[in-house]
Amino acid sequence: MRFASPPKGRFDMSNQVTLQTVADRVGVSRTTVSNAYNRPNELGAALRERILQAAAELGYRGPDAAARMLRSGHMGAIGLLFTEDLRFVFTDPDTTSFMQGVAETSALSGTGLTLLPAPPGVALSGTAVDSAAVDGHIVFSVADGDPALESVLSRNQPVVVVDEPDLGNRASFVGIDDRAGARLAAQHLLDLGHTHLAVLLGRLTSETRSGHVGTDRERTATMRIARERIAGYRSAVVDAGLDETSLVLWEAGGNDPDSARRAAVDLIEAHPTVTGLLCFNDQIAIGASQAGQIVGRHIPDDLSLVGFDDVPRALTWDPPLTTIRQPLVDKGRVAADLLLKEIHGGPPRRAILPIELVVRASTAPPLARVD
Amino acid sequence: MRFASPPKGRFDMSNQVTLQTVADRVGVSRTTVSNAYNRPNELGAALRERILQAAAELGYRGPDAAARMLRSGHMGAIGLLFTEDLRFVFTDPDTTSFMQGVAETSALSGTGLTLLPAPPGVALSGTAVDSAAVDGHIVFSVADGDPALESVLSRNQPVVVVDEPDLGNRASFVGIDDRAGARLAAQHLLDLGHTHLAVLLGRLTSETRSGHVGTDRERTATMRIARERIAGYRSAVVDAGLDETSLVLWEAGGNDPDSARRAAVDLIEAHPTVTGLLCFNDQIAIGASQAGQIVGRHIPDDLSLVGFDDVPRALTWDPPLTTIRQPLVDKGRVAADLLLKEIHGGPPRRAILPIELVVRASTAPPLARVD
DNA sequence: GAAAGTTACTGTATCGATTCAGTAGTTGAT
DNA sequence: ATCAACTACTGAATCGATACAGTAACTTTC
Repeated sequence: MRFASPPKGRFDMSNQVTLQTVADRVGVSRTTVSNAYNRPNELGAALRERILQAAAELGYRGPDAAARMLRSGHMGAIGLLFTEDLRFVFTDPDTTSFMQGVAETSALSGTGLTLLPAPPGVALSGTAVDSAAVDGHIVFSVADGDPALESVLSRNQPVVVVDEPDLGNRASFVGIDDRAGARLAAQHLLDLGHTHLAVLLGRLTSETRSGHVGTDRERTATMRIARERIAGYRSAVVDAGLDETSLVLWEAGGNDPDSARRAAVDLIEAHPTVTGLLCFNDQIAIGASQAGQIVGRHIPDDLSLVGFDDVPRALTWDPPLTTIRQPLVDKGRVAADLLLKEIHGGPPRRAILPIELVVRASTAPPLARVD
Repeated sequence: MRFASPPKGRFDMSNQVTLQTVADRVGVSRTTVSNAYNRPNELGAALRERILQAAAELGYRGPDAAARMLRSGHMGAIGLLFTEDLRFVFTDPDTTSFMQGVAETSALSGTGLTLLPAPPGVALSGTAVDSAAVDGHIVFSVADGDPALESVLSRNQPVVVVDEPDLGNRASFVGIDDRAGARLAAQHLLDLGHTHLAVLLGRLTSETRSGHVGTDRERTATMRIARERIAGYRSAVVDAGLDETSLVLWEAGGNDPDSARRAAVDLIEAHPTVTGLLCFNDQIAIGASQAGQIVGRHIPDDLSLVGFDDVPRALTWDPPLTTIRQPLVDKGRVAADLLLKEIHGGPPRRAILPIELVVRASTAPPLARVD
């Protein structure tokens, strides 16, 4: 839905009350009225009171946001760039947890939060992404070289990238050591005695695609985290003396349980000897555990599952998921905090948050049933 | 976290590229460059191309958002006012579903979405609520007379209120017939033969408070929906020939399952004869069903539960919840749509969305067990 | 072939507020 | 008593872009 006619705009300027109106009424200069709002200690308390009083009587609603922005150059809001479908932002538990942290921090500082959806394949020009009135951006988990990211970067404002891509010193960064986390997950399964592992990924690129991931497909991966985690899983496998090629890579085509369930069914049928499944995140693991039910594999006796993230549901799921915990809400807090600090003149920074293996009931030694 | 120093602002004006810079480079007027961006068909294709080319070379990033706003008077964004804790926005399934609809619609029109958190008791002045650069507001389920709502209303911009309060013709409105919905829920339990009913509410006011709701407390309710639903529940009870005072009203102090669980335990203990519990929404019903487990009441045999909303989890919960379905995502879509239309000059409107009783497994005749 | 309309631009006024360099008038130090 | 340093306020310049009224050249219409 694009509108042919422009919005109504400011053009019923009849009784527009401005700083000047108030100034005239009180008999002071426009600047003094401005100061009454923005620098309360630069004028007498009595006069200030008088000005605020007059403003209230005239129905003046405070300095015009657009004019202030134009003159002062700051917008009082930060932008949040997502390249996933916006539905995802309010559905995916990882994202919502992250958003909680961001929202909390930005609310504390009185900063507005502007959502900038930029699903791939939709033109950017003229949309909010292009022309949002923000002081800086948080970029949430975006593929390498995404045009929306480039657009954001070209505004020469502070940018904090979360998780991916890693822009080096072109932008601040908040993330975890994904490789180490993945390694931890794989190591756990290896320690339990598993020798046939598979990785169930969400996506390697921003296009949806599912099925076995061969060397060619793997090479095309534009999602940094996927690459890092694969490297981590693999390093554990190799260090355990197993054949690198024995690690099956499979793509679900999405980070939702439904995609994962479907993909996991295929994966299990294609590789029935696999006893340990390394899931890209908990949503995927949840899907995989549903798949287990469908194909008659009991979790964890016939199939061990390791998730990633430790979303709230990982604990209440049946069985509770073994997973790699990362502090998602903190990630949001830190991202917003870094951005706010940078907007106020601080330097770009990198923050790497801690991770931790949480062992629950979705993993067990292979073929543990002796009944 | 408030910052002492103002944001850096625009004051490294060294190599600021503006419309004029581009105009000078190409040798046309500033207006023509502006037209190249905003009215592509008002100038020759060749010249337009030349202008865009020059802009790219100079690193011009398109018309400045603040300046455009000031001049044109429209902001290209809508504000979303919440008086709940912002965490709620990303946690509560009703809210996230609603947000999906809003996000979808606003993305389609290229409009930005600015989140305006205004938890009660926090000063508004100077925050995003006060000075957000938006063309209009969606107000999501707010108590009567909330100061943030007044602040939004005083801006004389289009406002769409969702669910509550009902401002009559002071603002557009999107909601459902809450009274009818509640009546439907109660009628269902009465039809099953229940004679001892209770209502478990989330909140009657923006303050948190839990426990039995007496006449005095009921009179103070500032949440319209709570009042309407109580009226609906009660009308069914009265029409069934039961004593109006036999309908127990109980407040959970929050719309989350945890609050509801705690409150439901108390409620059941205080009123052990109650066999049918009318829950303000599905989250509350989920909490109540957990409470049932705690106090040893089987759902639905010992206690019937009716939810409200039909969130996704209502279907997958054990037992699946009988509930009143309302189209939450649609509500978001409609709200955004009405607002956008009103911003573009349309009239205020009222939209009442359909509801429906969905019977699942959380309700049964009372004392059905004959074993 | 003259009037009317169209196309492709230009120039100026303006949006509302903030910044910053002043200016009286007042206080403080020596 | 004098110079410097504050205090409380003023005025002009400015932020970058868009609206709107023009203008010249070119096309259409009867």
